[in-house]
This record gives sequence, structure tokens and C-alpha cells, in this order.
Amino acid sequence: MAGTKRKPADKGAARKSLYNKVAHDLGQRIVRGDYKPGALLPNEAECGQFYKVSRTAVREAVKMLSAKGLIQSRPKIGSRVEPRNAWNLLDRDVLSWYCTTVDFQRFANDVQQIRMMIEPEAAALAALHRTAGQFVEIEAAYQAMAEAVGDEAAWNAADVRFHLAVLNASGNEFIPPFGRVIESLLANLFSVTVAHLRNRMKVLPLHLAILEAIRTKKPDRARDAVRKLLQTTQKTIDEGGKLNSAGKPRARKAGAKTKR
Amino acid sequence: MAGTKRKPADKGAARKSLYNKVAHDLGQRIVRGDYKPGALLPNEAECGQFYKVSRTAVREAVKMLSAKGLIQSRPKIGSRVEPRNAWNLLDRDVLSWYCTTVDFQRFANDVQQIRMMIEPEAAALAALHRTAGQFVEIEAAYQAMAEAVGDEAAWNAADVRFHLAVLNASGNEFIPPFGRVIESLLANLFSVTVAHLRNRMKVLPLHLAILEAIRTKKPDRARDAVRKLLQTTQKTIDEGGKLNSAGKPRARKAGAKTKR
DNA sequence: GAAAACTCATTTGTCTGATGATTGAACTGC
DNA sequence: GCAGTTCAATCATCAGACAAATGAGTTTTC
Repeated sequence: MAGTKRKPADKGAARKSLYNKVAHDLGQRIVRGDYKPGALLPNEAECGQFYKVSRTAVREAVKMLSAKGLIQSRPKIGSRVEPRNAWNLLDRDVLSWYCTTVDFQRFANDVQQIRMMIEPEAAALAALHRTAGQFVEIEAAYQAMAEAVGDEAAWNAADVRFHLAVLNASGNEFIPPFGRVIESLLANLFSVTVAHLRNRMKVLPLHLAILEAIRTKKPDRARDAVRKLLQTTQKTIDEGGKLNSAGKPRARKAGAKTKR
Repeated sequence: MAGTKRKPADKGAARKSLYNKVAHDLGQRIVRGDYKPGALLPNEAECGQFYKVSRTAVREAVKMLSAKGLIQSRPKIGSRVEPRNAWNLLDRDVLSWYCTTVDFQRFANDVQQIRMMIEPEAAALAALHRTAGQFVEIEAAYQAMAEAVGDEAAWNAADVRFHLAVLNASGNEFIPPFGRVIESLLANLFSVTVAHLRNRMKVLPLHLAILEAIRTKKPDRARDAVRKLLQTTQKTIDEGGKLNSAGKPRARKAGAKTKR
């Protein structure tokens, strides 16, 4: 382990607490592949020395990473990186680290595949089981989209809100966790494609169709409406891909929030 | 918060480290609803006093729970329980806590719904994209099932292994995380239904059909084969439900491993 | 010579006690 | 009545110590 030279990297950011910074940096290194599954992290004392923090802070970071399935610690052994399929890839943080390291086209394709599996059915379920309150939230999200057609950031937030609201209304608690993936995709789509006003005008009625199908409790119609919307999104991705395929590095920062 | 009387509960178990025990107990309480979303946990000092451990151990537990999305801690405020849709329900621990608190029929229905969305498509993708190594693992799992027809525990392990192998072979990294839900269902199904030998003889060829479809790279056939298998599983669940509907409490212990 | 028992060093696990940072709420002054 | 200030509660961080677990090397035993 003597030759393990790690550079400070971008561990700065606006992260508040030390253990958060350490967890973020270590997590990113792991997901990025600096430490591959099966490899050992430096021991807690070394890490503390490297990050210039106490062992306590390192330990809290390590505990967080182990809670996300990235590592496992044992006395005398150390912290070993877990195999990828043990990772909680749907965790907010892990996901954000993941999509800074993966080729955007691949990321977008995988996400779209899974959206195609889940979202149409989720909408159908929502049409069947939604409560009044859940529908109100969907409606409010749609309203927010309609009002934000001219404001890119606000529109995107409302878009995410809409999709999450539909997932929530499905009544199946295992569905909303997927929302984070959608959220992540849309956030990155935002920065990759030139989101035309024209495009927004085109997809708004598609969202309305979903809302209407859920309002009138027509599962089949809801399913179809979502499928149609997803096809449009796919086109947007493909165009963006073509635009960006001119040798640009496509890995995008994900958690870049400017507000707050 | 003065009236918050918490009893020691079953925090015992065979959990090794203190912070693990504390995390497990607190996590279970949160998921169970003892602390509802928006509520505050007792502060770290109080928790330490209650569990008879140092503040350090409590903090590490708290960090783990916050990494799983169950709580969020801030100075001067304390640790507040997050809304349910922030929870990493697909995390192994959270899932195990969840299914000890939820009605089994509802749990099984939700899981089957999501399996119906994902597994057929995952198998189809596996038929298209699986590598040789991934297929070998599927085959090995099938072999293990065939050899374990007489051994309930071994058969169940092999069954899970088979399904996970298929998900892995899909080539889409967002799919395997669902495996944990399947795993959890099958583990609980095991304890709820009387798993007949006859039943195992019936589903074994259904698994073979999936394997064959993936071997010969026929996505449509793979999809259909999985659908057929899932319908059979559904029947098993329904029968189990009928058996257990005679007023028995249906919440099952999940992590109840006797082996090891 | 091989297997079993023992020793040892390394790493995480746990505790104690103290100080810093953050922030909601109470208080004070105009 | 409002703005700014002070205060207190809680988490955040640190240092230093000792305990427990365990893989690897060493010795013992047959």
C-alpha cells in the first residue's frame, strides 16, 4: 500500500461537514474505479492524515459508504470495496458519483430502458389507484410546467416534479425510488442538450395527456401517453448525442446546484 | 418529546458491533413508524444513554441511517426523519426492516407488480447482450436448482441466484438493484407457503425455458418464459395468502437466518 | 513432515472528555 | 412593531487511549 499515491482531487465543493467531504471524495474515487471491487482502502489513520481530519471524521465517512453498500469494514482487514452489484446505485449520492464517471450516451440509454419498463406501468397504476391528493400534486406539477415554459430551470424542476408525482401515485412503494434515476437523467439532459422552447411546447401536451388519462382513470390511455412522451425524450437524447459526439468529454457534473 | 418512552425491544440479535445494533434498532423503529417522517429522534446523548453506548457509537449509527435516506441531522435541530420517498427502500437493511412491518399480501403484490415490469424485459435484454461469462453463471444457477430439488433451503438460494444472474446479464446497471427486492420476496415466500416438492418440479422447466431462450438469444421467447414463470409464482402467493388468511398475523420476520 | 496450537501485529471498534460551529428562539433596543 | 443581538441546544470535530477481532507467521506436537 506504500505506492498508493492519491491526489487531493476536487474534494472542495461547497460541502459543509468534514465527514461529508471525505465520504464524497472517497465515494467518488470508488465509483470512478480508483479503488476497484475487492481492493482495500487505506486504513483510517492514513485516510485521516491524507484528508487532514481526525479518525472520527474518517470513520463516519466510512460508515456512510458502507451503508450505501460501497464498502465493508472488518477489524484487522480494513475497508474492502464491495462488488458493484452490492452498490446502492439508486442512492442519490452514489447515482451522482456514477453519472460523472459514465459515458452520457450509455447512461441515458440505460435510464431510458428502465423508464420504458416502469413509467408506463406506473402511470397505469396511478390511473387506477391514485388518491385525490396524489392527483392534486400531479396537477400542480403540470401547472408549474405550463407556467415555466419560458424559464429553463423552473421548467426542468417542474418536469421532474411531474414524473415523481406520477410514480408516487402508483401506490407501489418500490416505484418511487426510481424517481431519483429519472431526476438524474433530466438534470444531465438539461446540461447536454440545448433545450429549445419549441421542444417544451411540444412535450407539454404530452404531459397533459398523461394527466388527463390519470384524471379520468384510464390505465391503458395513461400507459400509451407515457410511452409517447418517452419516445420524444429519446429523440431529444439522440439529437443531443449527435451534437456532442464531436469528441467532447461527455461526463457531466450532476449535483451542481447553484441555488440555496 | 418528554413522553417518548422507548422500550429496549429486540435490539439483541446476533449483530456484532454496537453501532450496528443501534443502527438496526433505530432503523427498525423509524420504518415501523415509531418515529414518523418529520419527527425528531432523541439527541445523541440521550440515545447513548438509552442504548448504554457512547455518543461515538450512536453517531456512527446515525450516519448510516442518514446515508440510507432515513434521517437528516443538523446542528441545533437534531435528527429528523425524512419523508418516505427519500428512503432507500431498495437498500438491503431498509428492505428487511420494511418487510417486517408490512402486510405480506401487500408486500408480495407490490413486488410481483414490479417484477412483472422488470424481469421480462431484463431477460429479453439478457438474451441480446449477455456475455459468455454471464450465461455461465445463469447456467450454474440452474444446475444448482436442479440438484437441490429435494433441499428446500438450497433450492431457494439457487432460485435467487438464478434470477439475480439474469438481471445481471441484462447489461443495464440499474436493473440488478431490484434483485434485492426479489431476494426478499422469495425469502419470505419460503416461510409463508408450504413449498411443495411438486411445485419445484413444476417451475424447474420454466426456468429452463428462460435459460434456453437466453442461450439461443431469443429475446421474445425469454420475455414470454419469464412471464409464464411469474404467473406461476403469483399463484403460489395467492394460495399461501388463502392459507394464511385465517386471522394469522402476517408480518414475517425477514432476516431470520438460522444457518451461519 | 504435516497438522494443530500458539503468539503477535495490524486494523477496526469503543470510550472519554473537551471544544468548535451552527442556528432557532428568546431577548433587547430603538 | 421590527431589527439586531444574545443565548442555549445540538451536532461536528478533535485527541488520545484501550479493547476486540483476526490473518499470518511461529512453535509445538504427533
